Amino acid sequence: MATIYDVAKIAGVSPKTVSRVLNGDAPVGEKTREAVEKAILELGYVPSNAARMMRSSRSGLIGLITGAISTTSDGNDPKGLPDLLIVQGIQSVMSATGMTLMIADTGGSSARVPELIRTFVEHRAEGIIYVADYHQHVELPPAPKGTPLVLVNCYDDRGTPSVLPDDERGQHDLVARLIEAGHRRIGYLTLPKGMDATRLRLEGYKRALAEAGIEFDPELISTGFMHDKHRNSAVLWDAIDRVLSLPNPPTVLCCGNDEMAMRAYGILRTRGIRMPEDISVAGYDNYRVIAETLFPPLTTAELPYAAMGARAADWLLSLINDETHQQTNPTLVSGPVNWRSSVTANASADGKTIRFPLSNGRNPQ
Amino acid sequence: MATIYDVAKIAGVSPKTVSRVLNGDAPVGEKTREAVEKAILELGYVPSNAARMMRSSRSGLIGLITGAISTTSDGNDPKGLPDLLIVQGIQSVMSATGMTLMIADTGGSSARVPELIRTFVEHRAEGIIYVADYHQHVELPPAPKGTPLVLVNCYDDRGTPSVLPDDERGQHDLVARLIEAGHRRIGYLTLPKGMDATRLRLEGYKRALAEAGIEFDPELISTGFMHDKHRNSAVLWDAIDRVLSLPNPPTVLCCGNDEMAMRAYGILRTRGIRMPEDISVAGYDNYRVIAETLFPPLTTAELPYAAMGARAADWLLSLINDETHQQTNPTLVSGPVNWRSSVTANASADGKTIRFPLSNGRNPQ
DNA sequence: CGGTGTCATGACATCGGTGTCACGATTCCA
DNA sequence: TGGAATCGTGACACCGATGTCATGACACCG
Repeated sequence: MATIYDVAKIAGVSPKTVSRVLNGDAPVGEKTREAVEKAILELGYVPSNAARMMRSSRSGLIGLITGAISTTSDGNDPKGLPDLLIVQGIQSVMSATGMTLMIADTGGSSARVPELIRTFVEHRAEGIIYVADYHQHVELPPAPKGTPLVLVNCYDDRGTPSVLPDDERGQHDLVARLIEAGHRRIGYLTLPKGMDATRLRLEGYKRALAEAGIEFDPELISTGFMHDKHRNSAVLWDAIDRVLSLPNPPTVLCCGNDEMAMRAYGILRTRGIRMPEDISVAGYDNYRVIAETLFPPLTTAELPYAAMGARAADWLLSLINDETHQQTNPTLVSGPVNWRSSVTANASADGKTIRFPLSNGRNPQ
Repeated sequence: MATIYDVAKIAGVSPKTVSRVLNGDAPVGEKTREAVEKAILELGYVPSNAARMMRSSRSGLIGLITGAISTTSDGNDPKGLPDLLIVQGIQSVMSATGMTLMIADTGGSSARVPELIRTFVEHRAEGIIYVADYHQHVELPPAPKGTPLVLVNCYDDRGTPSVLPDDERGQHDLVARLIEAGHRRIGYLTLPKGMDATRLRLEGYKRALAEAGIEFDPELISTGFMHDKHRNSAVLWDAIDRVLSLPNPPTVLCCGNDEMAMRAYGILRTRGIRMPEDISVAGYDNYRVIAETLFPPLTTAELPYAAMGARAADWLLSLINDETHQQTNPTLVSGPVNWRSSVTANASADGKTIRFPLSNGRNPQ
């Protein structure tokens, strides 16, 4: 591969002058510049980043660690693919600043993280971003001092900069919209207990009720999702059965995520219940392949993954450039409610109670 | 950041000896080794890849160009996220060989590709992989000579190494299984005309029929997908309506992909048609979030994305190491049929024709 | 006991750029 | 018109590793 010396020789100038043409850091004569540019084209010369980096000690690299790519393979993960939107958000900010993103995947095992961090440090990455596949607490190996680190979709106990979705507000806003649309009895099929998202969203749900002066009824809450994939179907069936059997059943079912809402569609339909005429359904995530493709399209709170990624990237860049860009930690990012036709615009405003036909078979499969 | 000289000074040896400890390329005395290792730990020394690379001219980097991450944002893409499984397949092979993957995203515009290739060349990537978001023809800028290139999910006219899904065989195998299960009238709602996948799969469909001695009936074929997202719903509704209105309607509907199948579920249900009792449905892709979550779970041909990625990575590595690893070009990768309960195991073996109840409203929304 | 080979180690050059400094040639302004 | 500032350029050292070669200390063999 051609070097700057080859170019210099052909153009009849010194290597340093070629460097100046490349970087424009000092004036160069018109004719000299042309000769150099011609030589560069002729040789197909591309400067070596490694050599440049040694001298200037700026690598232009950002390391990104994620399990997002690989966690999809065995599907034991409650969210699945959409967290890749975080990567997209990061990417768009980074490429605008000319930084290059090195993406490393944990392959599903967090044990590989130290090794990946080491690789990044070997490449002298100027900053590292760690993306978790769902909102959670993490404990990363001691930060490589000197290299700023930002966590996305997760947080630790050391006060590492962290960007999180505002689950409380997201659920609150969604429920508030449902109340606005006339719903008073709002069923909530939650994600597994113990997840941060579950707790926060339930708080948001309660706050929205409280603000509207509606009393919280624990009967309307049920866990609709298990980590054990194969039991999900039965768990959700049972959860739906329970809330619909209430003497005063809900007029809308909030599901913990869009995937669960998709399952709920199937279950409700096999029971002959129409949406949204008999009951409204709402999701969470705005997982577009699902939310927009389901019939009827799904009303859902958006998990602002792309925005979270962009925020994290901005934050990291300001840390690298040592700007005292004040950020609260963690930084909460909220998203809009996407209103679609799975929720009636004006539900049982008259307060009449709908009785659901219940089928006999417990498990439709 | 500490250098090899700092380590050498502390350990009381020459830098070269430290290098030997790091690389184990020459014998080092026991006590010397210990002293060096202690110094390395003490300083938290990590060797600089850039410096190492300059001497050895082996970067250990592989460049990966994809639109997979960003094309999801505006959703104008027929496949969506699953092509990320290709990245996962590549990743798993690469990390096993100690290569580091640099992933760059086109941000949806192929105009950025030359720029990204340049970045990889600057980093002296030892090979480049280009991943397309769906099976298609591409025309990349002239290959950076000296750097091997492998295309995945796409091909060009220059005979660049290319790994493609075997769409013909996938659809053939699926249809053959349907025939085996007793189906004779097989409706096929295709992806948009003009796509390679559409043409190849139709060939596979015909071949399976021919092998079973079933006559091809063009009435059973209809385009069910538009690139224009907002018209998809109507197009599919109409396509389904057409085939179901045939005097001798199909007993199973093959959909061009799983997303279309998901739409079909909604449409069929609003018309009061049960699956799989009244009609069976099959998809393509094995997009697991959809195929496994739908009720009933969807029978679908697998698009072997992860395997394609792995094959491409293997091929690239053999090109880099200059092995004369003979490969046919393009390399076709096929995947299994995933049999789930959306298809009846033994359909209308008696040959009786089912009449479908047709609703009046054209568009359910 | 001298010659040869192996072991353990260091001195030094080198990879391909860029930072620093120096220097001649212009241009500018008092 | 002379001194200062600016322009255009090159010589040289340096970034942090590793390849090459040299060297001294032993061990081994005939």
